[in-house]
Formats: sequence, structure tokens, C-alpha cells
Amino acid sequence: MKNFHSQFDFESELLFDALTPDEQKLVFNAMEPLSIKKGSLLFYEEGIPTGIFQIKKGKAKKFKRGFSGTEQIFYIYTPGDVLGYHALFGEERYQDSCEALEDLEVNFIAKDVFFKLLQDIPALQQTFIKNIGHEFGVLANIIAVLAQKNLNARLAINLLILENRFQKQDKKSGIDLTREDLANIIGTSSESLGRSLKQFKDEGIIEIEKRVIYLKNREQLLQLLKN
Amino acid sequence: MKNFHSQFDFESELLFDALTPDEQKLVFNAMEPLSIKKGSLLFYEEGIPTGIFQIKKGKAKKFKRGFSGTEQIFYIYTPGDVLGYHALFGEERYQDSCEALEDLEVNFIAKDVFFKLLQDIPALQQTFIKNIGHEFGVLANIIAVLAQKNLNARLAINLLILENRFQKQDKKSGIDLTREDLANIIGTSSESLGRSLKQFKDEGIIEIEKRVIYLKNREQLLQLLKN
DNA sequence: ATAAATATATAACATATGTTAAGTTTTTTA
DNA sequence: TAAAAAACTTAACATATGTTATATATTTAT
Repeated sequence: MKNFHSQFDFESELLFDALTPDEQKLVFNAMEPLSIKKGSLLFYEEGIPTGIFQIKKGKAKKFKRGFSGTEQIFYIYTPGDVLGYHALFGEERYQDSCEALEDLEVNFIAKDVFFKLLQDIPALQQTFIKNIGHEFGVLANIIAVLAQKNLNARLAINLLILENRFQKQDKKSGIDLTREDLANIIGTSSESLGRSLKQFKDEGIIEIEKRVIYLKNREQLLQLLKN
Repeated sequence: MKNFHSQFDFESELLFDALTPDEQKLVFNAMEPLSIKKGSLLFYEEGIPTGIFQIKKGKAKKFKRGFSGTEQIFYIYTPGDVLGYHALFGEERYQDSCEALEDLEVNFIAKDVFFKLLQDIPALQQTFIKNIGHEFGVLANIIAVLAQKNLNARLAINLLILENRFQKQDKKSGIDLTREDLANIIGTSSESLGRSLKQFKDEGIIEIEKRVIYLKNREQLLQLLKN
């Protein structure tokens, strides 16, 4: 198996890593700090692109609504992640919405400033487009999981993915999401999600405090992937 | 509802439409005709990109394998479609595989020739990247359907999508796919798919001859989307 | 053209998931 | 801080989907 997490992570926090120190300075100087309240949108489907964001603090969900209006979450962003650039290349509208799950601190680069950066740093555009290609593969993997795995396996996979992603910010932190949001990632109702969580809890695979989920037995979760 | 089909179609057959006649001539001159046998691969996951393809005749499936090795099909290409360009921008490996479902006739543009075209036709790169953005939205919509819809609704949606896509080539043609492939699009077993097909048949929504599916009542299929 | 292999159709049964409902805990608001 | 609202947990029941099995049709190879 190829690295498990790279199959499901956008890895946008690496976008600026390949730059020289001077180039990085150019990028960081272009950033303007912004505070965004829990529940408000960084951008929304069909909206006109304004620029790109890098999350400094907090979490955000990227989602799209199906015909029935139900929210389908397909990514949770955490600190370090860069987002909002798809729509800038190609001059189109946003394809999805992004909402702050808690109060956020972000660095914002306005559209025009970003285009200037692309001119000044030759390698940058290719890095971004390469990452869009990688993200495309991530979505294809998410499709495979949703189409092929039963509820417990989908939950297991997503618990592993989310713990890993959340730990980057905060060592040994648990998974703190509303049951509604977690259900909207996994593709089920919050009640069915609750049943699976209880099973996992009874088997000692996870522990729950308040609503925060802590993984206790990652081996057993990995076993579940085989279903 | 935004145009139903644009939510699920890559629309790559429109990529060269915006070009001037002269530019189009440049593109068409760069193409080299190729025959590909049923069952062989145009490209495969982790392979090194060689160029792009436009399908002249036949159908191809784009898929990815999950951990369990099960094939997840996330797109069926038909004549006019252009494919294989994601990996060329950004210099990466293919993220997925593409297999001929029948004997294909394609036009091929080799990597170097394609890059030359991008230099000679300024608008072309943006058009391609814009389309990758659109395709990203299509995958997100597919995720929403797989996560939120029950089997009959998923089948209904995909029958409407596939009929529309296949009709472009051949007026009033039916949907001719193996049950296995159709099940691997919809995210179920071929037996469960068979049960749903029988239900639809009994209700007069579809007719089946040999294995080819003909839609008889599109209204009723649209009703099913609400589930 | 025939036999063998593969794909399809269908049914019966087992299991997983959706749904409704009620009680409990946690968070938000006044 | 108390009251109200929202989120969570759990259970029982209904339904949808997975699975196994068998018969039939279609395609492929000889």
C-alpha cells in the first residue's frame, strides 16, 4: 500500500516548502492576517474568487450540497493548509463552499497579489497545478471508499485520517467534530454513526469524552479497512 | 437546479471549441490517429504521462483501485472527450487508469507536441486548467451522490447521465455496459444492481434487450433523485 | 458449429443501515 | 446562573442491501 495518509490528504501545507528562503519571504510578505468567526464562510459555491487562504489556527470544512440540499463534506482543513486556489487558475467560480468550524486565524493573499507572486516565482504555478492533480486523486480515493466500504470501515478510515490530520496541530489531540459533521463526511445519518461509535467504544477501539473521540487501538481500525 | 448534466459531465469535448479556426488547425495537425484494442489501457495509475487522447470512436472507463483492489469506475468517456492531460500539467504520474471498453479509435497528441501547442496558443493552458477545476466539481458531486443516495436513486441518476452521454455518439442508443462495470460505477454488487434493474423494468421505467438498457420514463427516474 | 467459459437474471435468506422515538447531556442565550 | 435550545446516546423496529445459490443466456474459443 502506498502511504496511507497521502492517499487522502491534500498536502497543501507543503506548497511553499520547495521555495527558496527569498521566495518564501516574498510569499509571506504578501499575506494579510484575517480573523474569521466560527460558522462564517471563507467562500461559497458559485461565488467569485477573491484570493487564497492559509489557515494559521482552527479548522474549516469544505462541502458541497447535493440536489436534496444535504451537505456533503469532502475535506476538513487544519492549520498549515492552503485553500481557495482552484478557482483562481482558469478564472472560474468556486465549485464548493468552505466554512469555519471554530474561530479561525488565516493568512489571506488577494487575487491580484497572488497573480503577481506567480509571475515573480516561476516554479509556483506548476507547484499549485501539480497539487490540484494530487487533490484530484484524493477525491477519486474518497469516491472509492464511499462506494465500496461499509459504514464501520468508512468510519475506521476517517477516524485514522482525521486523527492524523488533527495531530499536526496539537499532539495527541482527539477528534472533535459534531456528530452531524462527522456523519456528513462518512455518508450516513448521525444515528447510524452513533451506533457504530458505540460498537467501537464497546470493543475498546475508541474512547469518547464529551464528544471528543480518542483512538485506542489503531491496529484494529486498520483491520476494519479490509471490509 | 443548475443544468443537471453539467454537474456530472467533464465536458472535455468543448476544450477546443473556443479556439479560432487557425488555432484549431494547429491542434488537429498535431494529432496522430491510433487504434486501441478493447481491454487495453490508454494509461495506468503511477505510469509516466505520454500525451493526451481524444476519443473518435468507442468508449473508455476511468477507474482507480481501492485498498481491497476493487475497481472503482468514476467516469465513462465517449467520442469527443479529451483525456490524459491532468498529469501533464505539473509533471506528475497518472492518478488513475483508463481502459478501452470496446475497440477504440483515438487521436493522440504526444507530450512534447502538446507543450509546443500550449506555447503557440496562449488561451489553451487556461482552458485546460479551467476544465480541471470543473472536473474537480464533478468529482465532488459524485461523492455527494454516493454518500447520500440509496441504490435506486444512484442507479436512476447514473442511467440519466449515461444515456445522455451515449446519445451524443448515437441517437437513441441505449446503455450498453457489463453489469459488473455498471455496478462498479454505482457502488454496489452486480446482484443488487440486478434487483434494482428488475424493479425498474417491472415498473416500466426501463426496458432491457440483451443487456442494453433503454429508458422509457425519464420523469419517474427524476422523481427517484429526491430520495 | 459446438463446447466451454463468461455474463446475466432471479430468488431466498442474512445482515447492515435507515428511521422514529425518548431520555440525557452539553452548549448557548438571556 | 438559570432556562432554553441544541446536540448527543441509545434502543426498537422497518427497510435496503449484501450474500449465496441456481438456472439461463450470451460470448468466446476450438
